[in-house]
Amino acid sequence: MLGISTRGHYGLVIMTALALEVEGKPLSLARIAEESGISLGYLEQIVSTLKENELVESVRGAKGGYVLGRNSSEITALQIILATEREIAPISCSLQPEEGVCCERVNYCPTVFLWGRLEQQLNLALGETMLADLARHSQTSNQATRGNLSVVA
Amino acid sequence: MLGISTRGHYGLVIMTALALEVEGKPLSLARIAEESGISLGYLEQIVSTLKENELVESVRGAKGGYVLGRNSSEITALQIILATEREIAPISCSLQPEEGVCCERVNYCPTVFLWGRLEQQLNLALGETMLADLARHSQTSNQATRGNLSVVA
DNA sequence: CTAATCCCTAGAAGGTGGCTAGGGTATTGG
DNA sequence: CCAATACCCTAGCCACCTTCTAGGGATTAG
Repeated sequence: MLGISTRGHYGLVIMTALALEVEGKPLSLARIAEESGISLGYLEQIVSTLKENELVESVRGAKGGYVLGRNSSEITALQIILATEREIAPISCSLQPEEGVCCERVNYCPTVFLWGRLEQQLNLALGETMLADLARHSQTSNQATRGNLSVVA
Repeated sequence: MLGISTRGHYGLVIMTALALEVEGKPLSLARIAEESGISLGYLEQIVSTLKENELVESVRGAKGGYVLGRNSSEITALQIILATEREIAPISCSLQPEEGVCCERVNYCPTVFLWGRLEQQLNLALGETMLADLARHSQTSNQATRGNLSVVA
């Protein structure tokens, strides 16, 4: 299973929601929770890591909420994933998890080689995708009729 | 966390071990278990899915074992991962897991768009990597001195 | 015959992702 | 001023799933 957890996923949801909002106007988590169905408490945890990484800024108090830390065309999907996900590694060598030593007992370790290739491609795909792209795509797919949405299993 | 589990990992280990063996000579799982430190029982489970997908053939009885189902230059890393791993999907829409419907409540779903890009890159990287490449790389890294091995955290 | 090997199934065990609970503190509108 | 709104923080439960073990069988070389 090659998966990004809900943390990264919800991180993208939060950021996209903020990107679609009028610039400078704070959007509250309660609002996002309501629209997405994600629990407020969970969103709070995730947005806190986004703030640590300066991807969002918080506005406290009534009528407060969150705004983007910088322009949506200057934020990559990779940055969002890295901020919200604990670790991002396609394969970590699970044979010998000792310090700094990889596959001591085995004379064949397909992992290292493959990991290099995967990391490269993933960083490429995620690093080239800007938040602005995600926001734009969400809008267009929202305007399309529901039945025409190409759904992935 | 973007991870391939030990199933896929061990699948690669098994296949690489078979690829490094003399062609036509069966290699027993007991041997692989001994060299890798992976438990025999677990290897048996994993190799069974490899057999289902005709990536290996079994030779029963004493002096038996497994041989590659076809030439190592005709097997991709993707096929091995797909066979051993249950599912491989970078992101599945976790907001609305209902049948065929994705993100009904939210008007922004960054998932679909991103998943398309990731899938493309992953299939590229894994589908272009042949088992023969993995085997060759394992041999060369084996010949290198231990200290020079570039280790990934 | 016997040792070696593949084959199959059930289930224990542990970790972890996902989430809830419940407390704070800051700010603002009235 | 004060109450409502919202951000902020931490602890911990829980179910699932991966990982692995246990134990039995079937097949074949020597």
